Amino acid sequence: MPQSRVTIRDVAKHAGVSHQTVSRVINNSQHVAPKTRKKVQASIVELDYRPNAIARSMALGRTCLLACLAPNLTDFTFASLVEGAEVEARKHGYFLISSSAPTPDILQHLLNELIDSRRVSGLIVINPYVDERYSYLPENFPLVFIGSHAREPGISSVTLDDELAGYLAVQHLLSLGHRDIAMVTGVMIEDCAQKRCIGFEKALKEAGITHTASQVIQGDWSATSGRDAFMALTETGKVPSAIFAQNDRMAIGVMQSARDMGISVPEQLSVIGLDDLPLASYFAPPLTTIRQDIIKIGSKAAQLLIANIEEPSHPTHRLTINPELIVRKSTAPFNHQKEEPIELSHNQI
Amino acid sequence: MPQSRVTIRDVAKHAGVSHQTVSRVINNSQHVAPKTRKKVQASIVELDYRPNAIARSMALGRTCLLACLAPNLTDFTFASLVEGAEVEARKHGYFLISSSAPTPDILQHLLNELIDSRRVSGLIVINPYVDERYSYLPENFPLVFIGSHAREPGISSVTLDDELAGYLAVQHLLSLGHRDIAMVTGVMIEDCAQKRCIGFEKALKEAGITHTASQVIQGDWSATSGRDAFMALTETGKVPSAIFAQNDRMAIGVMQSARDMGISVPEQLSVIGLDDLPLASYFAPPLTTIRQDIIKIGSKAAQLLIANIEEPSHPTHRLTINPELIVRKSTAPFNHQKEEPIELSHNQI
DNA sequence: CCTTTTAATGTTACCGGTAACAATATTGTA
DNA sequence: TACAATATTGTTACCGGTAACATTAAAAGG
Repeated sequence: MPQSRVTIRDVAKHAGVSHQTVSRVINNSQHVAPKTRKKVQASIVELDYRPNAIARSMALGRTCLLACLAPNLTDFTFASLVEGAEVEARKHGYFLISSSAPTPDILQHLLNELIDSRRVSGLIVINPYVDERYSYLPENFPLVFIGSHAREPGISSVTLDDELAGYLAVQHLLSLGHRDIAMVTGVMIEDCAQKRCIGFEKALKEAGITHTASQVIQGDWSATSGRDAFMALTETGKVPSAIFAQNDRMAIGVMQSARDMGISVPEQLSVIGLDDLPLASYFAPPLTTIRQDIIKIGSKAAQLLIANIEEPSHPTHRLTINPELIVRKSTAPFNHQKEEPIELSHNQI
Repeated sequence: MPQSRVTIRDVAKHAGVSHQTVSRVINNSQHVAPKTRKKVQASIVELDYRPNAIARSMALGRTCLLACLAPNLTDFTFASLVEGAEVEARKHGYFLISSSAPTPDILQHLLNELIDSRRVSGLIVINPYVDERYSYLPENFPLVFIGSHAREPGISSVTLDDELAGYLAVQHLLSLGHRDIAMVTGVMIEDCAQKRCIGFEKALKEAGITHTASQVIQGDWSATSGRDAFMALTETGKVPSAIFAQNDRMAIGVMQSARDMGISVPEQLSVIGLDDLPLASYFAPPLTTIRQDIIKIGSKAAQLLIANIEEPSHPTHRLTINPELIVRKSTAPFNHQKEEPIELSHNQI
């Protein structure tokens, strides 16, 4: 029944007014007599009229559509950013297209497609600089970055305070008496990985610890890379007493690898991650981690974007969201008696 | 620079042809002389012209936009469905709006908003019948369900073969010698939970086992509910030798709860889940589970939807995707002396 | 070589809204 | 009461494409 092909002119005819008057009623214009308004509203209800959003976009030149581009949509962090942005967008009457851009080519293509075709009126890009993801950035187009701050002027951005996050993680380990602390990093071309390293180093430096490069191993955010990193670490012969993994997935990989080698967490090895995945407390042992409020980051990004769309002179912002330490069971005070080298040659599982 | 406000008429003027000829070139119409085409294409490049998608939608009455409504966008299953649908959609030149509809009110509102405003030309609804989510369903509007088959005629749907999934899970436990098998269900108003129960019962029945109602405990898909379910089970005094949890999260909750009670998995208790979360192999022990190809489900849904949009007479389909057993370490042969951990005989591996 | 057919291009209207301005009705003031 | 000021409503054009039809140019046939 409501196969609503009713247009504004049908309503006008039905109410005995001009289509423009109907438009005024829809848009709550002041210049409509109360009597007329009632009449038109009655017709709208009777005919079950709904304004056509496309026609509206066309006339106004605004689409009330945003897009969010992420490397993928399934990683918990990306999915949460999208959800945060989506919920916020809807509060303001916008919808959100989400699109996965796993490669620079695809990202570039999507940027062109979405912007040049004027399909969306604003864009959120997650992890914008990975792989030099694009060569061409539109000018004067509302754009917000998540995950790293814009090098270009005029682009707002929202990130976790990654430096602080790294700092807090290491500080927690230091406070437990650990001195021999290793780190598994994310992909180092990403700003957030670099910032987390800076925080790591800053905390160690403040504690008067000079760490050697061998204690920093590069991962790729995956649990597998956490496993590999820990195995590489043990092959060097000197196993640290604590490890900061730059995300939870890698931390979990480290824990599994340690378990396989018969190294017990946290008695012999403290592990701290970053993210606070929903299941973080269900691993064995429950994972100590640095929590980031991902929903908030996505939501703030959408806010900034919409402000920029609706008021182009809106000043650009670079927000950082504060991390929070969540202590569970994968970290423990440094145990001096275990200072003897750990026997690794046999699988003790 | 490419602040592309160039229209089809600008290109026409520049090339010395009518705007309609430009339109023909854009749309690869046959009726354009090669010489003219070249000329127009040159103008398009020179002026950096890009067709306005909104105007196109307006003229054609098609938007090349789909929407996918899910209870949330962060759960791995939902996020993967969205990604599957999104990637498929883009292959066909469509974009995908994803929106979270946690409550029936919001879902109803979104349905109205998206459909009546003709913003999207098709809709995917995930878990459509939860909470009697809506009262009003549009007629003749391209719609595809994921998670349960449509009761209404003319609506295509894609689901996991949930009955088979439940059956396979139980069959695996039976094949290991377990006879005392409990189940933790999802939210029972959801079709998939009901179907999984049917598979569970069918497998038991075929094995000649009559299970008592106490062995089935209702959860809500969350890890916490898995914990609670297992504690409830132990309070009854008779702990089963194996548990089928209708999703991985609950299985993980069960495993943690068992560990807390000193019941070892899989020696004293076998646990099998369903989904195959990306981190399933990183729990302790790595989780045996029934895998569903979620990306494929999302992708198929988008395929069906687009087919239905582009050819309204397209027949409706009800696809079921096959589950797959993934054996890891959380299930083991039934051990008749529960006291001692099972000794893996060499000939068995 | 002229007519017929077909290919190529142009003209006009339309999709369903909104904006700008014009026209009319109402109110207030001299 | 007349006239200006203001409130209300209507008319027309426009956003940027596409569709249908008209027109013109080129190719084919007698």
